[in-house]
Amino acid sequence: MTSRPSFLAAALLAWYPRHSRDLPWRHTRDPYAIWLSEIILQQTRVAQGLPYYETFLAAYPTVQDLAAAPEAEVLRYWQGLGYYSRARNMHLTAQQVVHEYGGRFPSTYAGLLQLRGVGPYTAAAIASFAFDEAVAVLDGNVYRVLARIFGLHSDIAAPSSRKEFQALADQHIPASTPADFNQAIMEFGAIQCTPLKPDCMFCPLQSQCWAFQHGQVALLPVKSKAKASRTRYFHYFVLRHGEQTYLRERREKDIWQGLYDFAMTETTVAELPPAELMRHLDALGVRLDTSQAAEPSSAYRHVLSHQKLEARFHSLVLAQPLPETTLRDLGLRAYSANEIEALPKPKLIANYCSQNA
DNA sequence: AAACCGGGGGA
DNA sequence: TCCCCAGGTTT
Repeated sequence: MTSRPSFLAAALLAWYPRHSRDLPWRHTRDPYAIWLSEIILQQTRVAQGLPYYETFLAAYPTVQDLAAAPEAEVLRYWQGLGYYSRARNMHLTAQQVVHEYGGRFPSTYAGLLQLRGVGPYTAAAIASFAFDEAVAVLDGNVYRVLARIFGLHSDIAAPSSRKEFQALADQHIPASTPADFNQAIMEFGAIQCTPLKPDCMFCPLQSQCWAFQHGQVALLPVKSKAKASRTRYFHYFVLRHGEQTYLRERREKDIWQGLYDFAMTETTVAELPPAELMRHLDALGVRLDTSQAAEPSSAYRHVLSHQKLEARFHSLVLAQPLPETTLRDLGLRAYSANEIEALPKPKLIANYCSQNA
């Protein structure tokens, strides 16, 4: 923060009112609504997060409503957004705010940073938008804008470069209008200074942009590539008896914690050898001599940022219910179709269910 | 510092 | 395909 006028702040604050999108969370100063929007928008495009924001605010108008909700219900509303720890942490934080903070969110950057799921970006966003604290947000947009304007070549994927960018942003945020500056620089990155094909021809900062002046716009920001993702092969057992289907909650330390799927086994190669299949069915207590087994489904491919999944579904109609020991050992429970619809499920499972209803 | 954690959309 | 998205937590 500086008392001298920043050319960057002046340009962005002039640009912002003429180009900004009309987004619902920009019409409120309610820290709860702002917090909700920021959690949803982490690593998520505005267009994808927008309907979820409306849904959550309608279902849970206050932090008390959210705190009182069952976790599975919160996860069900979150279904399809990904990074489900955001929803679990959000739920925990709502309960903490209600029970330990008297229902009021902390009003400072440092205070907000104590909340689960609230890191430097989100704390800065809430502190500035709801409480006018002059702390600069640093998100993917801001990294890109700063790297180009100032010609910073530090690897933005490296945690160590955060301090450099944060210092620069803090240096330019005006004490008088921190909220507008933060909104403006992110919006500028999202609309004008985009990752590909930025609109440099009509950019108000063209003459002061290091990258443009040096013909390096396409080279900045510098970002090291993530390592290649691995492929996992899931073999699901969709066990049915009468109108009931067996599912379980994923509790292990893996993807999709807190979501529901079917009994399954995993291999590192595409095929599940018939002997292995028989062994697993036997372990499940499935009597193949009396039950009907269909050929496994074709592969459902599902791509995560760090894993490629290939899933096949073995549909089995059981002549008798699964033994209690199997239910206990695997955490399985029988659900009706309506109950399954209400369970939070990974997109992959939701897709399968909608195609095989 | 590096790994882990989803899903969608644009080129 | 590859990249990026209003990042945070864990190891």
